[in-house]
Amino acid sequence: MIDTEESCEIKKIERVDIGKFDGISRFLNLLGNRTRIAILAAISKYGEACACELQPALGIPQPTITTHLRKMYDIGLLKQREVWKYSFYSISPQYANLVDDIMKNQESFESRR
Amino acid sequence: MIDTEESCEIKKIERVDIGKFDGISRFLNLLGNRTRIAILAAISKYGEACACELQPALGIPQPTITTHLRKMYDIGLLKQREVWKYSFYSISPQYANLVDDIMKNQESFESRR
DNA sequence: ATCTCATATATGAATATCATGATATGACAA
DNA sequence: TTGTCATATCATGATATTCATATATGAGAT
Repeated sequence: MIDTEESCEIKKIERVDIGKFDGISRFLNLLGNRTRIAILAAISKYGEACACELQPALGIPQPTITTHLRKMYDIGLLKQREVWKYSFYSISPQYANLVDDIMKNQESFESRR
Repeated sequence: MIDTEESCEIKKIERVDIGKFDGISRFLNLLGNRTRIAILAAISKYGEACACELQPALGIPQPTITTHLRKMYDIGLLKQREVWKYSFYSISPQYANLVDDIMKNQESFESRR
């Protein structure tokens, strides 16, 4: 018997195209990293932040922070504003509510550490 | 010079404990998988679903589906209801709104395929 | 031109995740 | 007890991700 053969006859769930969830899952996957969430928390709290101030706050190397910022920028989650030698990142308006909600609910997940 | 030395003096972002974002990021990370989002989409649409009906709908092997269901159940995202030889999974009430929002916004991400 | 400083990129090792075939479990029917 | 069927777990190879070190870029000051 081959995979495609249907088994139970409970209910007919119509064909689902997994591929169409590629975009949103890549976006959500980006949010599923504690370092990136921590960066987002700081940016959310202060409105914007540059890598050089995130570096001592998070206690991780600058390239690590820059790489995470870049990924979030690439997918449209962050905006970038360059001033003098600094590059400030802020949350894109379209995702501000989402990030707010996440930060609000963050504490309810702390017990799972 | 050591990593811990502070560099720029733009603004003092207070120390961030990355570890406290462990729980929420693991939760979001679970959502960041296209197969799991597809499963959630089907469950969300039909209210509940068992593995044997998801299998032909998604066109992937049963162990793959069961494994994803189990992960989402383990973290509390899904509820389980066993009837006869079937095991029906549904979205936990506390996350129903979140999943709804994701499904509503799903199409805006389709272009990123 | 050289130094400084913030940022960005390259590379790679360790780790995590994914999907699958094989196998196990467990309830029920014959 | 044997067969069936839905579900669950295991083992594994392939792939992806993470984070660090080393290095590069580029603007501004000296």
